[in-house]
Amino acid sequence: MKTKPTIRDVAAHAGVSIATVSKFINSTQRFTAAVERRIQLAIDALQYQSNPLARSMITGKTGSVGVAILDICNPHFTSMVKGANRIALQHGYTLLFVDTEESQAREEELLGALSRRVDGLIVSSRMPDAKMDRLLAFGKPVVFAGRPAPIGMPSIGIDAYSAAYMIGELLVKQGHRNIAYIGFAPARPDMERMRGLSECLANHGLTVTRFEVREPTLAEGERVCSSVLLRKEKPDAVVCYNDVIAIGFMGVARTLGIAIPADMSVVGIDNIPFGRFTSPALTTVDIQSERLGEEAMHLLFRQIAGTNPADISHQTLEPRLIVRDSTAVRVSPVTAATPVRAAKKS
Amino acid sequence: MKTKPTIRDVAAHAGVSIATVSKFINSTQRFTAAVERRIQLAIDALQYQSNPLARSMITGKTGSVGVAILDICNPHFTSMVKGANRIALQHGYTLLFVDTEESQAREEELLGALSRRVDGLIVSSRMPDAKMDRLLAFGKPVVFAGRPAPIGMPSIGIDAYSAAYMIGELLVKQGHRNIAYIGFAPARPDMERMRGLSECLANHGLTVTRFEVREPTLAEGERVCSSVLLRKEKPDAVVCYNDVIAIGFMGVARTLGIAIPADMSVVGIDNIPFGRFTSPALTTVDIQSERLGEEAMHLLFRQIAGTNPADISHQTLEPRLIVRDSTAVRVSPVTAATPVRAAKKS
DNA sequence: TTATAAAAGGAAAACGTTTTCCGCATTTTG
DNA sequence: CAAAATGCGGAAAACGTTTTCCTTTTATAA
Repeated sequence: MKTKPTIRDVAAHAGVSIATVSKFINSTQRFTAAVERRIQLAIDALQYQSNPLARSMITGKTGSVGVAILDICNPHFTSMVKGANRIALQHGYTLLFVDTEESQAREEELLGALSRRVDGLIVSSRMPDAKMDRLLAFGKPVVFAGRPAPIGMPSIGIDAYSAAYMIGELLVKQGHRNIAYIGFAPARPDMERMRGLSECLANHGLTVTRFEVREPTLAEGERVCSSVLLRKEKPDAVVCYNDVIAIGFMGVARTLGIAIPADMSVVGIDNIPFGRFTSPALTTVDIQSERLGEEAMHLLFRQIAGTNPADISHQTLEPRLIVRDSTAVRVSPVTAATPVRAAKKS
Repeated sequence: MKTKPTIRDVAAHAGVSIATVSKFINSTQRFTAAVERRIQLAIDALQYQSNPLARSMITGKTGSVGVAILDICNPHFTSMVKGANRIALQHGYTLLFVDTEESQAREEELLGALSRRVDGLIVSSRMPDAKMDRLLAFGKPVVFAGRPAPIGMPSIGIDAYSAAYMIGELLVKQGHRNIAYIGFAPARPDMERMRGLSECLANHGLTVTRFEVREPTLAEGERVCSSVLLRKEKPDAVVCYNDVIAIGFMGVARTLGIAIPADMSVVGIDNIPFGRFTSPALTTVDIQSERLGEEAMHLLFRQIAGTNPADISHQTLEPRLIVRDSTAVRVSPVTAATPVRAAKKS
């Protein structure tokens, strides 16, 4: 019980050499039935399990791959992990994740720690490319998912520009004129989303008002709602950086007596499962979170199998607009003086 | 680029021995300024990072701890991880997680792989105690969270019995008489919840009808809703194994024209953040998911610090009833013939 | 039988560190 | 100035495996 049995103990117990035991375990060589039986007996008796660290040291393989996720509480990322995990298991690998959100300062450290313990890495963090270079220097295969990749690196992306653009088209078609975007600047895809939306609106002679959130969370979505409603010129449609923010936003809007979509349309991005169950159901853009994880993992395994990263094409997933009930055709004209109605009993 | 630099390369580059480099890196010994400068220069030039595998082999410490979670898509578990991660970071440890849901068959394997790579483990899986024993044989500190622990093992629990009991009290007080429980038998705390609810109801001369879900997911919550509504004697209140199921249930109930809480009350357990944003907002029991992760991690670090597991008391967190809008006082008497109203425009 | 091929199993090097000792040079003390 | 104490830095063992040769034994053929 004190100290775990080593291969040496097994060898002694079975009366063979450690080389023999090792070869038996890895089935790299067959032995006489008697010997094999003795070894197996020793293994069972001692409850021996080989030490993966020692094995990894010599083979250079760990049998596991890693995913660094930004925020484990965001369903977009958990869906992505779900997809990645499925593919990893199919390949007989164990998937290890770390959550980097909690301490961005230690992000590099966490990724460093993880990257030396796995055979490959999927990164969707917001770490700047400059620092990423140090990571890449480890020589481990890396795939970037859902964020722009340093040139020449395999990546699987989301067409955030189009996603935002199609939201813009929907809202304009519905008659909205005063459209706001609630952004989260530190996130990699934020700029693309902002650009897609504003270019779309520009094509219709409109501009977008930008609000900022400090974190892409429910709580921040709730907080920013007040700021938005305090505006003299209340927007008649709000596009959020992601679904989580949108859901938080809708929550307090309702308690403040703003009817969605009658008074204001709200749109998210990500298509997280819970978006179907809010009231009203959230209009959003599906970005295939789960598939993102799957494809990223496929790309990673191609690299692990030896394909040159440069030969792996960048891939991008098609976004799809999901129109639900948080958006509607604008009925009444925007009036700065529209009184906020008394809060309904929530 | 070919192969990562080793401590040997650094030593050669700096003109010192590898022992010196090692001691410098770990700051276990001071050296003359000139030597230290040369080493640092060599490290920078070569972009050297020490190999944690080799280090772990000799020190026996990995600097990371692991959490095995059942389903990364369930916000209860992600909150728990969030809490655990915070404490781990405070202690300077990296938290690694694995998702075991995807393949229960490989659960043991995954846990085994993880357990040899970390200094300690938090387990909330549903693996039977018999198999757990093999895990414990590794000799690594283990804490059980949110599930019954083998005797003598440190654990931090949820008082699932009381949680269900207080739900029962609420529903009975609200005048519900025909109460159903949607359970998930494979889960460890399911039986306790069922027992808490049925004992409470028994004290009021009532019984509980049990329904079963195949997975504790949104989709299954949606599926089971139809079965429940098909019953001749429709329940006037439904208690779900967890919030996720409850949310799925409410979603299809609404599309089937069942008004919640007017026609039927629905209660979940977990108090996941999204429960506040459903329509109606979900009545539930808070089980302090995040705190669960924190306390589990504290217990784990006490063991890592050398405290005898037997000296670590089992701890259980107090559940707290959160009454929102998915439950209400029963108005009309239950009638088997109550027609299902036409589906409202959702 | 003897020569030869094949099979079975072992010795030892390697993986990249940490750590314990030890010797040498420098400084301090008597 | 000699002797002791101190500090600096290195040699080598160890961690638990895998893997590459060897050597020995056994089976096969002549």
